[in-house]
Amino acid sequence: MKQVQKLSDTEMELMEVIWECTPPVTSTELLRLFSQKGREWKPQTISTFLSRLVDKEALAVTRHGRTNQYMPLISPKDYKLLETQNVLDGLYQGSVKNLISALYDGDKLSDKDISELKKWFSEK
Amino acid sequence: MKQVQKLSDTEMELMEVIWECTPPVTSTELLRLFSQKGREWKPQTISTFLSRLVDKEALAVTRHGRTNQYMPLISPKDYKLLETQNVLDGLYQGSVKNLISALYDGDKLSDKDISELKKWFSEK
DNA sequence: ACGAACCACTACATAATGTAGTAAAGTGTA
DNA sequence: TACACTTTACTACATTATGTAGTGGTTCGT
Repeated sequence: MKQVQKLSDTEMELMEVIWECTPPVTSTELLRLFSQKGREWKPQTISTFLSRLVDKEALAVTRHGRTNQYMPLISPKDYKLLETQNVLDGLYQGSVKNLISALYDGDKLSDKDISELKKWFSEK
Repeated sequence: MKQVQKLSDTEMELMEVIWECTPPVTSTELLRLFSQKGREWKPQTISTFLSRLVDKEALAVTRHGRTNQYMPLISPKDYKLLETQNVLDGLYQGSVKNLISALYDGDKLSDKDISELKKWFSEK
């Protein structure tokens, strides 16, 4: 797994869309997809973000003629794990139990959460 | 609870120290505490951070004569909860179970974690 | 009334972020 | 084969965040 650099909000927005595509994707495709979502970008704007994502090692790029094809280097799962791990380490000394009890003490665990988790854990 | 704005790393560093003090604290005290930790700041530097923390509504300030006294507006617990909630909402649709299974699937749950949590949940 | 302590305001360099212009490079076509 | 067009690479630029600190005013003890 990669140690992708932290992505900004907009970069994440882009990645989310890319993750939903069958790789590889081109900037033109993405432009169209975003256009559909009402996000009107100049072609160069998308390109800039794509380059930055390559810099941050979230994407790999290969040239095909005049077109760049982009491919995720990290899965949404893994990226989210990285983020999660950061929070866990930074705020809870890496302990999931600390996290869970903090949520519990802060009344952030609904009864539904608790019963789901009870069930989940009893199966492990 | 407050909706404190996100704190930067250094701001967090400051808050951590403030949280360990008996409120209220003054910049002079903090300056001394940081000095002990080998963090040599100019007095104005501390002051700037304190003002920003006030702006971000992490601290309240009251004037006592020529001195400002600062008091946390949010507890470490609550701040960490906020951060955690953000991650939970942003990455796991707010579901703790999603988070836990992501950690599990990503092999980020040690046996120790699991047994701790099993025990913890069986007690709820 | 004066000097020291302390704060408010301002400054400033660096980095990140969102957005895009300009020009170069590759391709299909006249 | 040379040109138009597509798409990219490089550059730009405004805005905000961040870390750090200078300057000058205010207040207090003396």
